[in-house]
Amino acid sequence: MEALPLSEPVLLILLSLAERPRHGYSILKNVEEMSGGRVRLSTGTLYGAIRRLLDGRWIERFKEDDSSRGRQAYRLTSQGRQILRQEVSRLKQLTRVASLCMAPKET
Amino acid sequence: MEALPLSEPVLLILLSLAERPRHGYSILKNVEEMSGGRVRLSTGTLYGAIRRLLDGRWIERFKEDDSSRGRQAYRLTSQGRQILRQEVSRLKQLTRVASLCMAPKET
DNA sequence: TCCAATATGTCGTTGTACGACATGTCGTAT
DNA sequence: ATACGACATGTCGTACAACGACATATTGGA
Repeated sequence: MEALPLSEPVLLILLSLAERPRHGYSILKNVEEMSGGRVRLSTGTLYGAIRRLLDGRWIERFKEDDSSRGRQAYRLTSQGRQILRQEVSRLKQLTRVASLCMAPKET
Repeated sequence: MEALPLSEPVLLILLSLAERPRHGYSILKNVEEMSGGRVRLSTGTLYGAIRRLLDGRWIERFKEDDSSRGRQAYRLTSQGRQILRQEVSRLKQLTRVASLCMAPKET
């Protein structure tokens, strides 16, 4: 498995799906909420990313009981969850390094 | 000031310069070291990023006492340092959210 | 019945990352 | 002397992700 620096949009999408399966629009709103309103994904970004995540088997389609509308739910695959864990741990490592670099020098 | 999700290469370059002024090749080696050998920037990535960082006044050229060779050192501007602080705090926020999302549910 | 929110998707543009290529210097071992 | 690896800086083309703009359709409420 290669070293993969996930982009912020993709990371947030995966985190959103880590909680529970969601459909596209729900991801959009949840990402906005999670980021405190800072990140508002465009649908272009969202559905492009979903396409790539499906192709890579990081997420999969998920049948909702409420499929009354054209809604399509997605959920993490176990592989996707594993990658996400990896990525989050990379991020924590990065923040540790960052804190060291920016700490006031001396003793 | 806009919301800016820094890419990993750019973030590491800035962190490298947060410690002390460096020239290009030194950044290259330091980034590799900081990331535990995981991130090895290509020179294309490095000098492309340096160009953009100079243009945006996030970094500036810095005269080294040892300018015997063609070496050109760079350092963070105060603006660059401020943005870096912002970005690191954004990253910490992100890891906090991530931990919440991936925590085992209940109570 | 109009309108906002919900919901999904495509397309073209823009910019970044990156490998490949090009060039030159310095110090050291042969 | 010279060949070689590390040091050092840069350009170019390609591939791909992000994103705004656009297109469409449904649902619930004022």
